[in-house]
Amino acid sequence: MASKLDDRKKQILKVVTDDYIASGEPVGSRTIARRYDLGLSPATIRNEMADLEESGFLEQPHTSAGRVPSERGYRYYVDALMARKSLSEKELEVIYGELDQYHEEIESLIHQTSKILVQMTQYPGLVLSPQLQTAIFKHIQLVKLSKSTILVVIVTDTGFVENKMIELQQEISSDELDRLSVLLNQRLRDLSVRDLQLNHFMDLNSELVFHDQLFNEAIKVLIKSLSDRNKNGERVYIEGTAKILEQQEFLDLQKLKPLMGVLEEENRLYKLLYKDVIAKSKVKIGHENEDQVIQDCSVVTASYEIAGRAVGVIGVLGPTRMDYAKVLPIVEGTASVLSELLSQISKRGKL
Amino acid sequence: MASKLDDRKKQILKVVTDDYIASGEPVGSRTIARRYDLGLSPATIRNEMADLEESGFLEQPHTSAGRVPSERGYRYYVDALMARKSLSEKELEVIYGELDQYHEEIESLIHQTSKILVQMTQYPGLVLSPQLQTAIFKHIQLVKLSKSTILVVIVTDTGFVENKMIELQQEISSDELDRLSVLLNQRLRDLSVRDLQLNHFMDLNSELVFHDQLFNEAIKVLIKSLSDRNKNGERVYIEGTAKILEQQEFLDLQKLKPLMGVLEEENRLYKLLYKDVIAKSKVKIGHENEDQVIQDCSVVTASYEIAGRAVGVIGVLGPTRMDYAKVLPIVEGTASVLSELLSQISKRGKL
DNA sequence: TGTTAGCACTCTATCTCAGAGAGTGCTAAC
DNA sequence: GTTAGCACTCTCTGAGATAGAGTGCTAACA
Repeated sequence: MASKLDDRKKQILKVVTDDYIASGEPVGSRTIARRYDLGLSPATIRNEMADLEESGFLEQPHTSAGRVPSERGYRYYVDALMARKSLSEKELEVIYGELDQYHEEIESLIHQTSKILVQMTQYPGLVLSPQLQTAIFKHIQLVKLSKSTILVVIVTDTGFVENKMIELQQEISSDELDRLSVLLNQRLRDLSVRDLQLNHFMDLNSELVFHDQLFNEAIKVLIKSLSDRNKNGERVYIEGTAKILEQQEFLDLQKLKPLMGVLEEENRLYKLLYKDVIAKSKVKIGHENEDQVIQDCSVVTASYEIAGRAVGVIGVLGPTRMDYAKVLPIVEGTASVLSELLSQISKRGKL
Repeated sequence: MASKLDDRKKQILKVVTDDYIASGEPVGSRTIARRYDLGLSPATIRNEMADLEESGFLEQPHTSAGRVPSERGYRYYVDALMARKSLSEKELEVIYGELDQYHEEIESLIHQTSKILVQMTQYPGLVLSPQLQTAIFKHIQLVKLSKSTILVVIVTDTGFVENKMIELQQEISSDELDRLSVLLNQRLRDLSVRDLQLNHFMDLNSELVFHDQLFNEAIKVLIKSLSDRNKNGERVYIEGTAKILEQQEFLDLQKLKPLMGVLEEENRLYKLLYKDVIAKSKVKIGHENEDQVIQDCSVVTASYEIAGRAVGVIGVLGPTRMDYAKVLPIVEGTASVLSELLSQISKRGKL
């Protein structure tokens, strides 16, 4: 299996892939000779295609059908062959305009982002919300709701507001609560949630001048509630699942069902995406995906940032026969616009 | 079209409907005679069925097929024929147990509710979140985040916590903010959001002892932000959309596509449900639904309450050939469990 | 008068089979 | 190294033909 391809083979592989992505039909030597002006006869192309199949870049659905790119073929196409371009300023403006309407609230902003991905790519769109783990405490406020119920409001630098009601055994006075708020604010500010280990709190606790049993309890409950939070803070938003019905590869209900199942399981979608927070942008083709069920799909992702720190991922999911050349710039462009908007929000709230 | 049916006709309509719901196949006279011990020959049953078709309770897919209930038939079945039972104490316990794990947070509670509906009915499950409109202010807290950004936290008696960041032109001091908080708390407590009209705020405003220009602005921004909120406060949670793929009536992609589309549009789902907040429990069959696309579906809903006040709706959506006898008690039972849990949460936070 | 058996008829679903179409691999010529 | 020609393979489609299910109608029966 030689991985070195001469120029003509590259050209043919590119043309086959382009054509297959556009048409969905296996492409034959004759079609290529007619449709693309390569100056080659069908017979020559046939020979080259046989070679490409030999080296694993193309496949034949059955003996007398045309050729189709293999996963390896797609990989090579994405890495080396396809036209790579970025969105134009104007296109970015449009996305910006669409999203800017929702800058009031981070959750709708993210929601809207997935909708835009769907609209522009015609594939289901995914957004992994900013990870609480990497977020940095900015403000914590304790509000007394009733004798023993207090509301904890945490604001992070990523603009997220988290609420949690917690219950104490004893009553705590508003004054005490305020003092606790102040103390926690001083101590936690600029810590990331990741840093927030039990021992940080322990430190805090031991430093308390007026530590009494009540405070101990309050802090213990708080720790517990926050570490609960960590587990489930990140959400995956998905929109446009209905779009996969448009894909001819999923006309078959037997294939469709498990896929639809996955798209409903936030957990699995999370696993699909969370590793890509660190990757700038990534295309995962077929078996490169860990989840068995989507091994005839591809996932195109790009991470987005807040103030220069990668915090989340957006992406789309489609069949391996995905229009990578169209989708990749859209995903990347949308991620960059989202980054900009989130950074603005973050800055807005800076002290 | 006589609506009066004699007992034998009722019995046959019931048996036909039961059988069709269970099998999905049009049921013929012979099948009934064999499968159910009515003491009637196929020929007699044929005659009765012809009558039932005449009066619009049954339909024939084509001449030489068995009979199928018409929408009118289903309606009669649901109203008068089907076995009506409630969930047993034990079944309610199970639901309670499942949901109680999530009582910490109202949103996950509601989310989980829709999952339970899916699991128990095998149809997509819907939950319309408690309506902010009918909620009652319990606490409002203004937190200063930066010079001009303040975070507004509103807690309602339904246990919901709403956050909104607002931006002022001028800086406001923490002290002033606290005074405003106190004032708003006094004035708004026990008002429903619905009551919150502009004039309430205007009253508030004119009563201010220390009204200065800054307060005016703060209040104006607050009004705006709250009325924005009202529009989008209610959310519809849907789970288990993949379940409709299991329904043989949607094997046809042409039928499936528009339906999947609807299930993704929160707006349309909202319209589907919001009227049922006042109805205790309801079955809407086929064309009884307003949305054209789901006119070959049925929706079974039940409203849930917080402290005796109906605030939201849960339900499932399935083909008109839905197992009403099984689904209705599940939906009603789940709604009652949810009501109980929400009321507990609400009580917990009472001052 | 209501019920039932018998029978011809209708409609659908499924299976088979042949032919068309597309594309390949191989061979031989350029 | 490239190309034309050709036999071969495989799929897809449509046309019958057939089996099966169920009906409606008629006539007989209690």
